Amino acid sequence: MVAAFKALGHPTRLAILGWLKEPESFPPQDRPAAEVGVCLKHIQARAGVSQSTASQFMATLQRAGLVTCTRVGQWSHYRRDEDAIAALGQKVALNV
Amino acid sequence: MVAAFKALGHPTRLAILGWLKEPESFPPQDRPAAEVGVCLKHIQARAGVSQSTASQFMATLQRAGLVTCTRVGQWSHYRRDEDAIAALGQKVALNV
DNA sequence: GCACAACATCGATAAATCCCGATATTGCGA
DNA sequence: TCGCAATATCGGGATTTATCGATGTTGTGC
Repeated sequence: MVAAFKALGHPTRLAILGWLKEPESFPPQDRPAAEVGVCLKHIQARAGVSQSTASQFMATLQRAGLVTCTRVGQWSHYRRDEDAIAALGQKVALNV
Repeated sequence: MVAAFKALGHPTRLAILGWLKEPESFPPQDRPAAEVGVCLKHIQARAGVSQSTASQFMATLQRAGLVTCTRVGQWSHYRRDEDAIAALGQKVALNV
């Protein structure tokens, strides 16, 4: 739980999680984003950070359980874990 | 919002917020904790940190809007801001 | 006014985080 | 197999956070 809050306690990571609510707003890709998630390259481009930073941001969000990663060929696609996010919201409202 | 997550992204601060759900579980004080909040000294004692660290923890939680402070005489009492916490939970579940 | 108690703030050091470029890894196509 | 493209990981310098003791501030009681 602390890990999730740490992950959200960064403006860019918080923004990324918000962007992922509209996967279609990213440029098109081989496999549709609504299906497998958004390709790291597109996230990196929108965030305006280096490739390694983008990769680490997503790894942090993933370790926090807020996103999942689907690897297709050479692409890593990231998607919100809506269940985990909703559960976290519940915890904040009820158990924190 | 980022500030709130940063504040929660620390195990001790997160624990304190949880403790404040049961103000009665703290030692008795002049003014009842259920009314004005828990005295800083009691929070400090339970957290096992120095006085200055406890003070800064509560200041961080206060700046994040998660607790309110009621000063009575020489005592600072801290209380959860239930509305703000519930609103944050809503945001996590819906808007993040 | 004085001494003391509770709390806030300051100053400093140790630890963690941020963010990058460089390098390693893996998959794809020629 | 070779080279390239996408991603992950490594190593490090800059910045931020954590935490303390020391000091400042304010209220209380004598």
